[in-house]
This record gives sequence, C-alpha cells and structure tokens, in this order.
Amino acid sequence: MPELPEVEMYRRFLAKHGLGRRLESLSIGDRRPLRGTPASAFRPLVGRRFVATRRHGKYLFAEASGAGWLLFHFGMTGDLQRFDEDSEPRGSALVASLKFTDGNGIAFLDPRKFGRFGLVDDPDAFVRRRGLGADALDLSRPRFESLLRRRRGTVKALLLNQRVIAGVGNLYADEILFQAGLHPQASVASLDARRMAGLFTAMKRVLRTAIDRGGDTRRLPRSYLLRHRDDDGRCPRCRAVLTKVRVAGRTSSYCPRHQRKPRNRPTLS
DNA sequence: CTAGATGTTAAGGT
DNA sequence: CACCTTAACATCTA
Repeated sequence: MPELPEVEMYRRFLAKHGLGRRLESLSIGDRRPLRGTPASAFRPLVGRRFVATRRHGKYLFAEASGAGWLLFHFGMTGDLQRFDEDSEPRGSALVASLKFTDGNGIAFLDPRKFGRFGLVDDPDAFVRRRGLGADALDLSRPRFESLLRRRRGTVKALLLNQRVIAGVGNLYADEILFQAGLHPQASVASLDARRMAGLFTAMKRVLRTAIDRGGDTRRLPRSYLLRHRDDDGRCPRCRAVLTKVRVAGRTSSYCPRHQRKPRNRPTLS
C-alpha cells in the first residue's frame, strides 16, 4: 500500500538494514519492473557499500558509493523484506535480491509488477526528468498556495497529481480531504484562503501522523476516516454512512455531512 | 465467477 | 495547453 508514509517506512528500513553494508551480490528475478534496463546494468554495484538513502514522493533511492543510486518504486504491491543466509527469497514475486557481505540481505518483492527497480546517476535529475512536483512533506505553505492558485479541476485530482505534489495517493487523499472538510469533487478554484490553509495543514498532519504510526492505516487514530472506510463504512464523527464516488478515475470515500462541495467563487467580470 | 483494489501512463476527447 | 475519463498493466481477494 505504498504511498508517501509507507515509502518513508521503506526508506528507514533500507537505511537500518542496508546502510554501511557492502553488496556481495545482486540478482534479478522478474525483469518487468526494470522497464528494459538490462540486468547487467546492476553489475557495477557489487562490491560497493550503501552510503545514503533518499525519498521523493513515492520514489526511494539508495546510493551505492561511486556506482550511482538504486531506484525503487513500489507500485501497488511492492515490498521490501529482509533475509539471512538460509532464507533467500525466491518465487514469482521476486524482483531483486541484494545480498550483503555480512550474510544479511534485502529483497524487493512485487507480485503485481507495477513497481520499478532501476539505477540512476542523480535522484534530483531523475525527479526533474519525471516532472515530479515537490515532495508533499517538503512543500512550504506559500509554495502550496501559489501552486493551487494556478490550477483548475477537482481538489482530489490535484492531490493525486504527482507532477504537482509528490507522494499523496488515493487513500491518504481521502483522509486529507476528510480532515480539511472538503468534498473530493470540490474545484480547486472554489477554495478560499481559509480552506486552502486548512487543506495544507491537513495534508501535513495526516502524512506525519501516518509516518508516526508506522505507515500502517490500521494503526491510525480512530477519528480518522481510513479506519472506517473499509470497516463499518461510517463517519467517525457523526456516524453518517460514507459515500463513494469516482473522482479522477479512483474510488473516493467521504462523509456527506462533513465534506460539502463549496460553490464556485464568483469571478469578477 | 466477477468486480474491484493503494499506482502510473498512454490515448482519446472536451 | 489544461483537464477529464478510460484502459492497460498482473495478481489477489471479497
């Protein structure tokens, strides 16, 4: 379920179990997440030590000293798992397995293969080429507001658009809108200064809280929409039955009482 | 058996 | 150009 909070947990996992370790071997399983990169491209990493990790939105990078950065994207079902000498993972979900000289290892698994595994020279250059927006947790309020002022469309589509803000996915977008009291189909142009500020603080609060809770939506506070979306299906504040609509091609869940759609602001003519 | 699922991207339409 | 929806990707689960 990898949105920004989960990917941040993977970053910490990789930092804890990979940093400072030297790669003894790197083997590739299913090649689809490599998107055409030949498996031999990873050869130069062998013998190198991991020295840094970075995250931008839903992308994770790990620097192998002098040999560039490994890139991970988790798609819908990507996962990192640790293994030791006699538990090296195999099977069709395996994308890559990194074995360290101390006998430990980390495997990148992705049953659905929507993820990505690659090698880049420079994460910043990759982010620029991709056209990714600022990381949701890095974005300042003035920057956020100026971004919104020149956007149209629905507020849900805006949150999901990785070229505008990187890291928010379908589930956390719903939570952010719930806490900001905004209808997913509200138009960005309808937001006044107060609602814009509320959206910004809700975004930061939700993402930070999710990270504090280990990136696990089941451990979020009971007052959060996500604890109820697939559970009792009722608003934690008023018990109203949550409504589902399709916005930006994704299922959105919201409380019809707390998230009303503001009328478009009158434009000067 | 079918529908739908947390992500990204291409393609076509407004 | 900005935005919308749909479909596709591959697999699992309700």
